[in-house]
Amino acid sequence: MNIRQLEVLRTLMSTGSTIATAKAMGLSQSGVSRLLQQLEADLSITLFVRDKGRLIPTPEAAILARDAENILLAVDRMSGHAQDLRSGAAGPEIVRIGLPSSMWENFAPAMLVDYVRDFPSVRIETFFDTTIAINKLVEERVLDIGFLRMEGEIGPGIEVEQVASGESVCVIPRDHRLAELAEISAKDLRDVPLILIGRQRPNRLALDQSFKQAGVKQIVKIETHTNSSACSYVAHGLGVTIISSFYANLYRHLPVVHRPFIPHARQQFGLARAAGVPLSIAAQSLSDALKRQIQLSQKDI
Amino acid sequence: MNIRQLEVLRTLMSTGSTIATAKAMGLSQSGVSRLLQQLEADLSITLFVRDKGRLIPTPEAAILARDAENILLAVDRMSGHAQDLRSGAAGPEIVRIGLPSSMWENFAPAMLVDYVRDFPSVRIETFFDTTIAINKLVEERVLDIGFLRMEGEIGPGIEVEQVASGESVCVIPRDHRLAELAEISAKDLRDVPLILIGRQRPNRLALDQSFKQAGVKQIVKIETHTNSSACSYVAHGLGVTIISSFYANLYRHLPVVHRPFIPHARQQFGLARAAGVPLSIAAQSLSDALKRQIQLSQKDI
DNA sequence: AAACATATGACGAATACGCATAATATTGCG
DNA sequence: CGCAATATTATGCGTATTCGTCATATGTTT
Repeated sequence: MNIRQLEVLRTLMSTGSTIATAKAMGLSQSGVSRLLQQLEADLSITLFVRDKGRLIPTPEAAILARDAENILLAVDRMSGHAQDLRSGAAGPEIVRIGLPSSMWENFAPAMLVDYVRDFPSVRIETFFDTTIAINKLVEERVLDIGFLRMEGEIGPGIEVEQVASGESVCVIPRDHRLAELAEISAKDLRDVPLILIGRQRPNRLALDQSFKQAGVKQIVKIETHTNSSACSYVAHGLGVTIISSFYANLYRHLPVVHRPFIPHARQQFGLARAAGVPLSIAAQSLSDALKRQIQLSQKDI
Repeated sequence: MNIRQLEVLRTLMSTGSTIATAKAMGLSQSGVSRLLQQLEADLSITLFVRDKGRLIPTPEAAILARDAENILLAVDRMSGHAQDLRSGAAGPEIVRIGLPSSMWENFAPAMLVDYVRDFPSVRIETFFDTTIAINKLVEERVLDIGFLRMEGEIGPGIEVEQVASGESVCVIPRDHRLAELAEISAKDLRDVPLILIGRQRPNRLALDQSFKQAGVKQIVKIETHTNSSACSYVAHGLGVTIISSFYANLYRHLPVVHRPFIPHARQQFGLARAAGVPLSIAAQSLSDALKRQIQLSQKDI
């Protein structure tokens, strides 16, 4: 296995043909074909099905392309460090943090404002992604620290410290009739347009079940995959959503209110890092800044 | 740079001599010596000082050995996955749309408000992801339509209709001195904290090159991966960013201004769908709603 | 029929690596 | 302290392997 082969895999997954890949990489088509074959031979895995003169990626290819991407990212990073060292700029330390998409707008900047002042020579790299992706990136050491929801199995290469918790709440437009209730259950949501996330995930399944038990049919208007977009849809009157209060608190500036959802359910959130790896001072301080900002974001007004 | 070289660096750091490294790796001493030299040449960095017939690691070696270790770990992980793989996983019409993360807050809800009213029985699933991921999801027919940046080769399974364009702009806090300039070039950004995205991607490389040609060292404070987070950081005074005006226009509500970045660069954005697949009426109407919302978002105030 | 796509034969250039050896340094012993 | 033995790195030279291109065959789609 070599780096060139991995670049081919990555590019081929995005272009879909050896000719386009060759062009993008400055190689000949036959070179690309050979590099792919070599990689398949090295891995003893069929990455692409040859169907009617076309290359169709296998499910295995999708999985391994992700690994390839991580390797290439690490290679880029090393090259970047080498370049910094060559230009005499003793390469600023880079601290990488993964956060859920819901945190980019106000949470992340607020967390970084003081931090950047206290660590002027540190470069920060932020990733906004799903809990699953963050989990993976921490394990793979692409990230120094990651904030994630504690749900399901935590990988063996990860240590997680719980830093926050929340309860399931129903987020409602401020001028909606449901806003007058102290709490909401499935019965209250009969015929109410719903905006739901996390389909097939454990918490979602539990939610679906509570509707079934209440004998209420869900009127799902929108399925989405981030708490942020769900809250925004609510604020625009597209329906109501049921998410963790942790995230709902991040959107208090929107014209929405939230009410506990019955049956009660709680969620835990944690700070993850690779197991057995001490954090640098800079990374540890960013971790502390994150915790402080979490406390601020969850304070009652 | 190749994987063997990195293994040599790693082993050499722990054994201290080429002879022991050769033995540990099953190579000859001279092979090790050469691989080390090649790596130093490839990186243009002296990794070991030759002192009295001994190899003394430089500080640079320590930094880069850590990177090398990360790469090798990632390689091991990929091999492990390959091994695992070798040893052996319908209802209401749903219209799925992929959008960049930057569009969840106001763009997506605004697009959907009228749509939902016109198509009360349609369920919408929204995905907020990168251009690469959206491209893939469309091709795999996970998504009916996707909005993406036209960059690099488009896969054979996709049809893209250009629906928007933008130019590179520098996004600046409203009260910043640079906000008084009519346009911005790399020269204007000397010693200015930068928030950059898209490292190693074509457009970023071009941007990096324009700094190099201007003889200006980039002071990158934050690397991030979404236009939205970059704009939010700018709005919080953490630095300035250079992104496409298309995205900058989505953030006009923030206390930032944007100025054309010199040299001029343009970007094209398109609406993708799987090739040869006619859209359902619902999907086609969502596609039309997207186009209308794009026009609205790019209108001059 | 033309255009597009992948795979493969043949070939040359480049790379990887070992053997042998030169030059230098360190260690152990008398 | 001097010297032989041992340890260390680098390099000349040669061989084998790898990398990549050109040309082409074959198949598919428009």
